[in-house]
Amino acid sequence: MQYWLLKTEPETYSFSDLLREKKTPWSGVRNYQARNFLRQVKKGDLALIYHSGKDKAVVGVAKVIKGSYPEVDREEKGDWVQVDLEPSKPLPSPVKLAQIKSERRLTGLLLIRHTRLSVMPVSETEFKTILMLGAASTK
DNA sequence: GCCAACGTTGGC
DNA sequence: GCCAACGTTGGC
Repeated sequence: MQYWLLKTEPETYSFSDLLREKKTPWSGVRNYQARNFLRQVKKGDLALIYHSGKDKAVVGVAKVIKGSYPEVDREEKGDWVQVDLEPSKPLPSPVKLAQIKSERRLTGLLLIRHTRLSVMPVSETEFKTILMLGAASTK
């Protein structure tokens, strides 16, 4: 079982949209490196959902309910893939990018090192660290 | 196959 | 709104 981080612009599709819909096909990835990672995503994997843009924070966890399969709506050329997700749980307190950057255990995250990548693997340690950071409201 | 020009993403 | 970092495209 693998851990992932999936980026999305909340204006386009947000974690709350996923909570509302209970299930969504995660498609539209148009970057080869991201696609290669997306191909490796399997049923049962867990994914951190990161909001880019205004939020810049990991806001929740989603569970993969269907591993990668060819994009359904493939008008465009290329062997793009998608996966199906369901919400697992929102983080009680979103983990901000600034927080991630300042956490020593997370300096290896591709989110930081490869800012434009939209699908990336996350180690179990990194995954747990982010969950821990997002578990408690520190206010 | 190289590289300049252009487009896109995403942080600031 | 700007710009850095990439990725893509197209001329040669």
